[in-house]
Amino acid sequence: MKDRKSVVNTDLTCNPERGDIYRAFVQKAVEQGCVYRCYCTKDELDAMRKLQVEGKSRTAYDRRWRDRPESDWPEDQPYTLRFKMPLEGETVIEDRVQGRVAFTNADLEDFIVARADGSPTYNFCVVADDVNMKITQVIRGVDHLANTALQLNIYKALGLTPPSFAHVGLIHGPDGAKYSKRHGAVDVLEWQKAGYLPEALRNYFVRLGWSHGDDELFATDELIRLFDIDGLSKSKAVVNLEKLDWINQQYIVDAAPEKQTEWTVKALKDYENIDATGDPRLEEICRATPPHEPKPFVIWLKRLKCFSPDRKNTIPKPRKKHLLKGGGIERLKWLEKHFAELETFDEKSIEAVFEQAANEFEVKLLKLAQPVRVALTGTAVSPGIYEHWL
RNA sequence: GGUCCCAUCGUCUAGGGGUUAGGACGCGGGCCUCUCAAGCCUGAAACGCGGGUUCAAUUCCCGCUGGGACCGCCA
Repeated sequence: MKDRKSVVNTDLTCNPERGDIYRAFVQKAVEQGCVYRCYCTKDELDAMRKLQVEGKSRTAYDRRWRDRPESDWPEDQPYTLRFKMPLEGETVIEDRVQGRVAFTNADLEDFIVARADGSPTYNFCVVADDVNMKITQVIRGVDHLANTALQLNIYKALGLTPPSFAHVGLIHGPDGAKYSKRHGAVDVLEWQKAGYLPEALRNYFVRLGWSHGDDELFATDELIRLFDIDGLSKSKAVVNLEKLDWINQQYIVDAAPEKQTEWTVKALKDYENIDATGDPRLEEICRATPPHEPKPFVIWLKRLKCFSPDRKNTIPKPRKKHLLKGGGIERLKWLEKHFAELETFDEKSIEAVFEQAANEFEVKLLKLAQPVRVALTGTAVSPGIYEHWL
């Protein structure tokens, strides 16, 4: 039913309340003679399929009831209605994305239109609904391409005009298989809980399989204006959450400060179950952050980390970069020696020592501050180093 | 196994008979008189293979390989 949602945004397919519409459709199909009764039981069909699999042949209904005369119909036995697929020729889909896709009719199955209990099946309902709702354009995943061939035949048999179709490549997980729950495909609300902005999510996913030149960032209204089936790609796309993170960041940085604070408080609550309103740590971090800079919640969380007792578990990467490479250790030792000689240990005097060191080693402040930061906090991110030390 | 589809950096992609094959994420290096999910500069990184067609193929055609989707009285 996924494709229906994207088209009409409602769950109407095979809805019991629409029974009349479907009944009329089935009735019409019977009258047109494009369906036939099949008295096969499930067991019988299973046995047939099993044989086909063992014989490595095509698994499909062998049309055994297709040409049986009415006199063969058993009495009081349940039956299904199957579609009488043309045996000759081909069914061609002129797809707006996939191009011309042709199926040999003989390969198409006489699929079940109505179950033994009389209820109509998916492919039949889809057509009934689309006709009823006067759908003109269907956009859905390529996993429905084969269904389209079946549906096209229903339209044809009932003398109806089919909509135009656009089948989009699927999104895949890192393992190459289509993105699903086992990859972590979740409800959009889960993404939101994880701190992703709706507009960022939209921006990210629309770019999977769709492009507009070299453009990467699209505001939602821009997207609505620019989106075009011609920009859609036939091939699959693999999710890459790092890019989502980057896009999300762009939107966060761009947002109003009040918004950022609001998200931060909310995220701290969702994430850490902390009511950040009036939290002293929050205030401290605020103070340590230049006012013009964004304070999205993840930064806050990162910064909170530098106050954490287990901060000695130095992250390998910054440790290597700032301590082991480029003489960081040497500078640290120098600083240690001079700090030991300090009479008053306050922000001003610390700063003075740093400046002295910068002259001594003829390096930028950055080359001093980062090694100290890493040594002190175990991370490459923390509040101002002078005050942090105190 | 049958049917159908796909194939440009690790990933998302632009491009399309003649290009230094472009952008983005990520990664490396550097800048910013301290870091930041900010910014700037810079580096490494791709047309799967084999045949055609052509003066010229990454681009067109065929084959191969690889990947995927679909094969329910599910939707």
